[in-house]
Amino acid sequence: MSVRVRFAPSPTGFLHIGSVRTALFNWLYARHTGGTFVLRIEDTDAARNTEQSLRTILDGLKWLGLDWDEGPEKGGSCGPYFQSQRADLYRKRVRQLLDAGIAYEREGAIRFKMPRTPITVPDLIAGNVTRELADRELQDPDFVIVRSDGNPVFHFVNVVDDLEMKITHVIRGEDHLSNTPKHIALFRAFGVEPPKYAHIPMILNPDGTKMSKSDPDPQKARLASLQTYLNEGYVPEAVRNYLCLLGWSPKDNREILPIDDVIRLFDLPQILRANARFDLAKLTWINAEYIRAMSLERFIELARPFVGGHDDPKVLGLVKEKVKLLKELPDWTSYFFTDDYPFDPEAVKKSCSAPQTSERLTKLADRFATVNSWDVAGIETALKALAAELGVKTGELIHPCRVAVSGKSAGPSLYHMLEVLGRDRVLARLRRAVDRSKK
RNA sequence: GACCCCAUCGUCUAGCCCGGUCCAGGACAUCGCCCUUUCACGGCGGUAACACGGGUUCGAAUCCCGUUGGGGUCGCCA
Repeated sequence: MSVRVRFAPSPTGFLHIGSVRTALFNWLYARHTGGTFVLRIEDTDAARNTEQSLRTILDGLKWLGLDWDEGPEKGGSCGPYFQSQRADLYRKRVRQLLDAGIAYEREGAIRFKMPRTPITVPDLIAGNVTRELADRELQDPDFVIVRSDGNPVFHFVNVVDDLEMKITHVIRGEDHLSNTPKHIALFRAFGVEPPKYAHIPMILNPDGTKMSKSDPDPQKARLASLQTYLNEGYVPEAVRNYLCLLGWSPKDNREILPIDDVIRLFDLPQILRANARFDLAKLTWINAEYIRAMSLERFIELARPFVGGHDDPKVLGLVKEKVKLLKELPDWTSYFFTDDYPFDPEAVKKSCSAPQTSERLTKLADRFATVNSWDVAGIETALKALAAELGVKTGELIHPCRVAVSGKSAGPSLYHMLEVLGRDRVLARLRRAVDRSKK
């Protein structure tokens, strides 16, 4: 029988990074097995659902390349894929339990008669988990499936949908493990075998606390939302690669690997059972690796939203190897697009404090004016020749020159930078720097 | 409080199922050196872990029990 898995988010607020990882593992398993990845929107909480949030979910999944086979914008034979449109189905299933005497009404709500004997969850990751009842459940293990306002609750609709949508494997966060006996009992009450379960460990904050979008600490709240990574200039293939490594490993010491390799190697039983902490530093490293390795075309495409129209391929090509986050781009490139760039005081102090700086820069400008062809080789030859004539190390010219034309002490190779800047601007900037220093 | 899950360097992990090849391997971070026009990249090297206590065994990171610590669940939230 063909594998059918699903990702079932509720459209309330931002997309949680933990949810994204759950979606990713479902997607990986579907692609690994040649199965079907279903996207179902659990929008039963009308008060909290927003259209905006739905967009965020769909865009987030697309951004990461997690395409779904059935669901919103896709359709499929088990629709509708919004719970808000499946009320009739739920009503029918409630009726079924009521008629069978497995559910009953009390205080306006409909409750499910939970079996009194413990239920074992055969979990593909955690093993067999038998949960004894918590002391508060001891008096009354039954639970509400339809509220007094007539709306069915999560546990119920979740099971009904998984059943109707013929889901074969439920891959979800470990926070659902303790509730799974309820779900299994429901499946059995409907006379069907429950799907296979795989509860994946949680992703925690760097300090080991739970990741929450509503954490009072804004730093942690930001960490929990996928949007943050998009805004900061992480690239989707890096985020996806990093997420794969949280709770799963190719076991061959590779850290960076193509998604096709992950799909091929991925399987449920080898997922780790322990929670993992989110490590921004490692994500950032992976991000830089991906940026360096990607084509210039891809880089420009991803960089565009961050550079405000300044997407000159020559400029971006110069900094591609330097950038860790796309958000840094304006910082690396702004002096290519404006003459009004800031001077880093530290850089000025460090590189331009020699008394001969002005004289040297003037001579450098004069020399550059005579260069025949303004390219890397010509620039380098001219600069080195001047340094030799002056009897100074090339660095004595290079560093002040860099600061003069860019305002910074760090940047691309100087010769390449000057070439892209163009002779006119370089000369103007060198002379302007000299004037500046005289004031 | 009850119940469930988990426990290898600061972090992610390999090894654990099928005890010996592990005085525990890789990566990020960190420190030092090299390369170098800057910053990165790259290269080389260092610091750094089997939570603790009992067993079982000739032998335990690997199996068992307990303790501690972390996480989760016990809603007419999802």
